[in-house]
Amino acid sequence: MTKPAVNLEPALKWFAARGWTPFEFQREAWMSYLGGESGLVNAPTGTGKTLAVWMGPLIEAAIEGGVSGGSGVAEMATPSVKKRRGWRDGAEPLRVIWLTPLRALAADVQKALSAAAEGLGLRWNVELRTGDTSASLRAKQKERLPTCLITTPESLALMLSYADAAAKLGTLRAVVVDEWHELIGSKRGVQTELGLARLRTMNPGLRVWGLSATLGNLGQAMEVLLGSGGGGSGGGRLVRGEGRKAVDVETLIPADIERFPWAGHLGLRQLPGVLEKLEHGGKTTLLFTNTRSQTEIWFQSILRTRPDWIGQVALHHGSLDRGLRARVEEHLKAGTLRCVVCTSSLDLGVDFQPVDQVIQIGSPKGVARLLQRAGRSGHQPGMVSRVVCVPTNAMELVEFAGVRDAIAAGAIESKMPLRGALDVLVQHLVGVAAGGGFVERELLAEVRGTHAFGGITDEEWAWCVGFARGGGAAMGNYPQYARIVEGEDGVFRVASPMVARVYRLGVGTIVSDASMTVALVRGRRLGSIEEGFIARMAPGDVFTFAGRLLKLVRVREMTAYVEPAKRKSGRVPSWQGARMPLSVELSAAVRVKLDEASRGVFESAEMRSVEPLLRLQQRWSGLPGPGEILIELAATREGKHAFVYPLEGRLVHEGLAALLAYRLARLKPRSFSMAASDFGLELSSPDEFDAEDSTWRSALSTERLAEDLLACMNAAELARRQFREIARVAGLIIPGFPGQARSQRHVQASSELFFDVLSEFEPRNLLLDQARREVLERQLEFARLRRTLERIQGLRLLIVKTDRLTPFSFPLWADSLREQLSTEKWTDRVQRMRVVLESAANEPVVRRQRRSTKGALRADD
DNA sequence: GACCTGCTGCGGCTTG
Repeated sequence: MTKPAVNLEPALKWFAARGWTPFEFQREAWMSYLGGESGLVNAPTGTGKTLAVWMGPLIEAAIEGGVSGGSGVAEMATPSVKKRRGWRDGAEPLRVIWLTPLRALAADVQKALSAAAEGLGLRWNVELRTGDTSASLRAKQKERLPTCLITTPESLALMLSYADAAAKLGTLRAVVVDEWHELIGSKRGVQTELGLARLRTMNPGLRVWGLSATLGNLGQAMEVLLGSGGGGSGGGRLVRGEGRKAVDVETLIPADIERFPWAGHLGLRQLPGVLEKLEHGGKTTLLFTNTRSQTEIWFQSILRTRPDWIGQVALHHGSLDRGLRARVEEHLKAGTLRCVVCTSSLDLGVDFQPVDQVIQIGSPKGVARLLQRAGRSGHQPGMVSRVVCVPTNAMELVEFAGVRDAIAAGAIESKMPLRGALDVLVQHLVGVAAGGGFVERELLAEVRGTHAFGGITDEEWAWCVGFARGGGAAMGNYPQYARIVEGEDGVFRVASPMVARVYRLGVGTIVSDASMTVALVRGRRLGSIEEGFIARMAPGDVFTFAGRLLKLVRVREMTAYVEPAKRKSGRVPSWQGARMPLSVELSAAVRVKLDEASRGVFESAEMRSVEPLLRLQQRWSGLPGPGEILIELAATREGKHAFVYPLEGRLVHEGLAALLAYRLARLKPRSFSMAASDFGLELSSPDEFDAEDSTWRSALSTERLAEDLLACMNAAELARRQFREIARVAGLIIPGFPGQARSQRHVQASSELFFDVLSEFEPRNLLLDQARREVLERQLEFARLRRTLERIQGLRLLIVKTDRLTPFSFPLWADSLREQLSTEKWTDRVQRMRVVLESAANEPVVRRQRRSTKGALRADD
């Protein structure tokens, strides 16, 4: 429909004269942009995605005459436009906002964008505005915004919360959302949607462009980004970069499968092979692990074997101090490191051109995740991304065989956008009220233009406005929750400057985990560890962190002070992270590999290597074929066990284990202990398990699924904990001021207190509903669990009684045993038990305090 | 006889 308002030929000629031919998809994006459209660009990293989108606004500006005199593109500008414009170089008003989800990317983007503008003869101001931005630059930006502003979703929300927002942002022509795939599935994505809706209202005709890695639902990702209010005239254009980036997936096959562990996730058995790769596989390697503690352990192990590599190997994970991480990134860019051992903290990133090899230790958990990591190497057009996969246990060989198939088939995970996150909406209402105010009907229409709130009912909307207005029924008496007021002109504004201030303190949707700062006695900050880990240690104890051995000296406030230890070994902290399950796509790929194995097909190197083990599984128990699901019944010293292998990822298996235990106990009262992995689940009991098909069929039924699951999962307690995030995002809990460390335990306690009060006095509070919904969706993966049970309905149950643990069941058994036995010394255990008993003894007092929240807390109880 | 799981990300007052 839309005819581009400009002729691109002069620009192309200009590029050609400089020996550069743009890719077809880049031209498509520019043309579309110049024609007034919005859209989404999907292309492999390192192929010029950034340029594809950035060139649109640049060419537009050049053609309009915003060029520095005499430059090569001056001929693109029509004389009349040139004459009309009075702007001088570098003094143009805000034209483009570039949103990035990661502060660390901002400076690199700035460099790239400035260079591109320079190359086109434009002297554009490209400035950063993130939490790191200095006070002086902020002050300058309060006066005047640059031509291009690189910022984050949170900082955008902040800018929208100042009274002059409309005036400052009213000249905007385009917003680019970089790494949209990182945002879309989270509340940060919802916040971005709301911010974009605001900008569209201020700037009709605004063009929004996203950049995204490959997702299973790219079309939907674009729709969400553009909203129903966006999309220009054509409803949005999806631009795909041509050709797939070549990815070379190699697996480090264990030398001797007979001696290769059946269980475990650390993978140190493969250290010699990995060292060999580090030495000869490339100059610079990123070594990805799945957990922070694993990073620490691998780092130590590498240096213990190769002390001559000290200074050439670094480590990088999310609990390390930002300064330390920044230094590692610099060295990486400079190409002076042989290897960085890291977690997802380096999944995204700066174009690390020197990286020529990526190693993945253990399960990649998802297809997209492995591709993302592989893409960190060969980060240039035409270069091949290489990843070496290192299995840490036998079944991971099957996983790697599966992931290769999935990549070949293009089976990439989707990221589902969130809908109806009312906590984010409440936060937004306060922000908009601070940023010049809103008329209710108008803002409702704007918010309904987003995907996240396209379906919001009048009642829900009224509830949210009422909540921001008075804190809802239960909080109505507390003035600090009357955050917005309606003026006589019908405009809602913040009730006081204090409200705006508190909003700015708490902006954003990321709620951090409980953690304690770790710092050297002399003062340097090293990072953070969970409170619980430090609480279990006494001064003088030694632990490993940030790649060093540290001795705990003392704990003050929320900081653990340490000094270098002389000992050679210490405990490694573990962090309570999210428990990422095997993805839907990868699970399916693994099931296919096992189907093949059951038919005697072992085609890849991975499958041939694991063949003896799978044959053993077949002999001792069985291999589920197509249309079958395996249930093993076994007896050990610990009791009787039932193992079920749906292969649907850990979260589903946890829910399913609880569900099966609940349903089996209903048939015959008894108690179970449970374990779950990405492959299956285990129930243990002193009593024999029933081998009847009908018993298991009814236990695996989809009937009354939600009721049974809620009954057995202690959903109320889960929701209570989930409420912490919601209370924080909705502004019920006010974080401490900067620099005032506030114990997260405190935050947790007060959010639980809110939950209890609301449940009692305002059970219809919609945020409580949201907490329950989030538990179902996120912690239980309810939809996936239901689909799993539906799938099982159509399968034949292969129920096998085994004499011993099998290759499938051993890892589950070992897992559950680890929970019962501790590797720590007996005295430590007694000490810990005493602490546990003491706190258990104190429990009733705590509970009584919580209950008596109507009055003040009784301190003397 | 085999077993050391649990990621990432943002932001902030005070005003001469």
